[in-house]
Amino acid sequence: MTETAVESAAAQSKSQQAYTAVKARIVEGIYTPGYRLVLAKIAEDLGFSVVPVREAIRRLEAEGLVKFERNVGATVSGIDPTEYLYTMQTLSIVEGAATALSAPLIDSVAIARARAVNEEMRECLEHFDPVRFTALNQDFHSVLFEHCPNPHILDLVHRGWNRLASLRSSTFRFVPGRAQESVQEHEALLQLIESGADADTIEHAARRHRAATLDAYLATTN
Amino acid sequence: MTETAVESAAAQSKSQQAYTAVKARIVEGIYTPGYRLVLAKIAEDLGFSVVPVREAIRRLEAEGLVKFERNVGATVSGIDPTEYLYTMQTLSIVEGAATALSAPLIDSVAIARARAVNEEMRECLEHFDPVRFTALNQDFHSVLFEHCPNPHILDLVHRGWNRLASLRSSTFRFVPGRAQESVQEHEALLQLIESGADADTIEHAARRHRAATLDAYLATTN
DNA sequence: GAGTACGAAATCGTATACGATAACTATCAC
DNA sequence: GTGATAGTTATCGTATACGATTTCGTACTC
Repeated sequence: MTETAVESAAAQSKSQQAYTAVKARIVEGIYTPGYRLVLAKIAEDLGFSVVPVREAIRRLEAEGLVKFERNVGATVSGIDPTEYLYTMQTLSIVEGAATALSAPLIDSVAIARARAVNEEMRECLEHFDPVRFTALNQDFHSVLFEHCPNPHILDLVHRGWNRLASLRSSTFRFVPGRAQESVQEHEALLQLIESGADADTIEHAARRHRAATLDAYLATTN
Repeated sequence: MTETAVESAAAQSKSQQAYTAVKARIVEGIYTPGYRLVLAKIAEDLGFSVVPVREAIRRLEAEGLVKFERNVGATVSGIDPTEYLYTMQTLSIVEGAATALSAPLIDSVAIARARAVNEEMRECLEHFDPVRFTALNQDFHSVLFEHCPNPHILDLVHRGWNRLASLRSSTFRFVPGRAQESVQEHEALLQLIESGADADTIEHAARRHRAATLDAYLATTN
């Protein structure tokens, strides 16, 4: 009653807390791909019992962040090139759609903010800061998607981002040449939106933007 | 040991069984939108305890089939026109992508099968059998998606279908005029695929096919 | 008569406990 | 020395139990 901080923490169920905690550890790379998630151990670490942890793990499984085998246990999803392709291809499609749907609702203030983020990204390239670059890249698109009229599609975008984060792909597959292009494509995309280009054009540009990164990856492996 | 039937049933975890059972009841319309899913009651019905049931419900929540409120409980997701719009719009996008990706891999045998299904759909129109029409409609697209090279996208399509099924929308919003068009669009789509049309053209057609149904619905409400 | 406050019932959330399954290890036979 | 097998350990899967929260009904007050 008196402790508001505790109150707000207690307002969340433990399964929710466990979900958030484990997800954060995966996305931040504390739990790396292949890491064995032992229910009892996580429960002990977090200070509560296995049931809520188990529930959290199943939710993460549904999002594709972990793999769960009956009577064996859960492991953080690994870097499977095929999975990477599937995820990037899907992201290309949903990001394209999200951008096209959002475009008419983006005002000049948002454009300016996005441009500022993109400028920061350019600076990251000079100082070679791939981690921050990746974070800013999400910020850039988040600004564009701020008023996305379809939350389902936005949710799919976020799921894709989480998967990529768990794959830890963006950082160590970071290709400076591609990053440079990416910044330029962002600016081109902003200009398309400003000029009030039609939905198809914007969708195609946004889609290509993601697909080009996939192509760059495929080029390095073949 | 001796009872293979029991054995195969036991091979599935109870949480999996609960998931399948409850999902089926929702999709089949036994549990209608707004239906209150009381954990203890479902557990008793199925003959096992609440923990696996709870897990199943959370999975269904992740798929959008049920709504789960802390300390209140779960209810089957209702027919919210806004949700319908979101789902149809998203389906339009992912079905479009799935069709375009699958098109190059569809052989003449599959085309013939799809055509046969479509012919059955036409017959359903004459006998006015909306339920079977809806089922066949899924069959038609399933044939096209049989060799879809991206399972993630296919999964999104199936999730959308499940949501629609739980919304029980397709049957009672069944508009004969639109259904007629739908059959024609199927044939047009098949011809596009046969002729080896480019991916963009096919994607656009498939997307419009779903979007037109949404438009027809919106027209009836405005 | 309407609104509020209190209490009881229903239901959820989580801990603990135990049985079931799979992985590992050590031993034995060849 | 290598392979198979039995026993042990670790971990999962689920049941049961109890505390926490919400909801509903009832009584009381204004």
